[in-house]
Amino acid sequence: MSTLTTRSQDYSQWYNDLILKGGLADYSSVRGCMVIKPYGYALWENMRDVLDRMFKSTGHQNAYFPLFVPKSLFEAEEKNAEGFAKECAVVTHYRLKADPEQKGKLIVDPAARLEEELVVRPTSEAIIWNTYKGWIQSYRDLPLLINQWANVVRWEMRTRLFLRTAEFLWQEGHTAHATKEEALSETLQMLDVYAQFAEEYMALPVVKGIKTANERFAGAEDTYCIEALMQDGKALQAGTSHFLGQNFAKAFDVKFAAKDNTMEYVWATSWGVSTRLIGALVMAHSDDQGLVLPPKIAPLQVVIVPIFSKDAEARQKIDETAEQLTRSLRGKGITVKYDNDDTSRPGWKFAEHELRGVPVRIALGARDIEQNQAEVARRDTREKMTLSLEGIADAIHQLLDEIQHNLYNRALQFRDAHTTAVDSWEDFVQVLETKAGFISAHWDGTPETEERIKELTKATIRCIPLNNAAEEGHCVLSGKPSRQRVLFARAY
RNA sequence: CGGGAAGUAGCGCAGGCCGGUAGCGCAUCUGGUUUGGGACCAGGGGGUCGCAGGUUCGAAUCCUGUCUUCCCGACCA
Repeated sequence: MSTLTTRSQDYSQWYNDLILKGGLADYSSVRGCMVIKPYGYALWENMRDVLDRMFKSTGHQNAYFPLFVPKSLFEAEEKNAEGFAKECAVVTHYRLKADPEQKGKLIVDPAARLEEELVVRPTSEAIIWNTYKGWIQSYRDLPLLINQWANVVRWEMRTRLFLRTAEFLWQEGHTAHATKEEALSETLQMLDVYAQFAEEYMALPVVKGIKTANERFAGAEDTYCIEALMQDGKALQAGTSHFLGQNFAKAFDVKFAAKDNTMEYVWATSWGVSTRLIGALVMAHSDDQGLVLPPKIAPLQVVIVPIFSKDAEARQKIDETAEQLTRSLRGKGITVKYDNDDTSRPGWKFAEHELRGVPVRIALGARDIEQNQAEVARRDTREKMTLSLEGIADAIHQLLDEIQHNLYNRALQFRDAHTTAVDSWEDFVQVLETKAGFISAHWDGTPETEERIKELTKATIRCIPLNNAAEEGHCVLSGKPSRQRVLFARAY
């Protein structure tokens, strides 16, 4: 048996242990790239399916654009290109050949150099806007509401499973609109979709906000975000939605004929969430026993563990009861596994399913059958209860709901308890060092002050919350006047 | 990309200074007893010691290079 590192021992190692031992992902032989294992991929599929429905119901369609972006297209929008230039993988050749010096080895064929290098997409605005130019002529072609599910590559110096890998999976929405207002409202609509998804499905409370200039997406006019708080008090950006203005339309010359027959540049948005959300999920809810997954996106919601005895007749009754229970739970749309593998014992299974974060465990033994009951354990609180088999499927259904809500409320309480308003620099530093979490403080609005605070404390402005109340005050560092508080934190 | 640590059986590790038959625990396989929180007894299998060079009669061990991972920094979703 392997033991998990606890959160208090080493938070980072705890996180790695959960990902690896919980069966979500593995390291690969490729630097910075991970293998997403079936259990982790099932989790991603569940997240993806919910989001995909939400995108479709807000009028978006899926499409797929190339992995490679010709360098000349990539550099068209200058700020975007500049922002990503440092982390681009670039294809320069299209052929290998046998190494004349070493039998069985291959070398890059120097004769097969590409005339124009291909950038492996770190994001797809360039190739997409180059394509949109051909798709948009008239206001009748707008709005254009497209999403793609794809992989992207960002050559990161330092990687962490799910949180930051060189290649990752995500979705990126790219929309084109006739007016600024429409594009802005799309940007905010998708931010709401993300927030709703995070809170309802991932049980992850988020703050909706707008990024400061320093944190803005390269090439955007405004970047909106949802920010979540992890158990170690660090913030994590869980999704972004960008108002791109006319920057890409101008860079790629995408104009449309308006009703009055004038030619105008279109207005754009883009928005995305990635497999990073899995990292957020792990760090928001899990404990020292392993993963804790919200029922609504857990790959497996209920596991039934039989407790056999040597009595063959009792064993048969347990099997029958478990199979019947499995059917009735499935009838309610609950995913269930009857774990009747006889090679491991109940205690081992209990620990294993806790490690994997299965929300509900039902244990069935001869004693339970006799008394027409089952032992039910919930993963979030690790409480055990005895339930009658009469109507147990309904009770489990309710319990799953309750677990979902409890996880959300627990995370919300944690966030509220770790959101601190401070009014002096001393308090700012002290709260950051002793308590961490979000710090709500006044800021003079200048990039210089933000940068200075980052240098001094490693804390950055996570966002200016959208529901912010106007409040006169003084910048926590410079003392200059400020009209509202912003949220600071150290971040992933 | 800088600093630190690590890579030996599926997993966790010892051995390395001082070169000479590759070991331990867990897992696995066989047989048996078991099963309400990670079972027990007995027997068995499993290794190009990350990879590539070098030194040597002989390298897991010494030297050089290289790859991968972790932690801490700078960069970022």
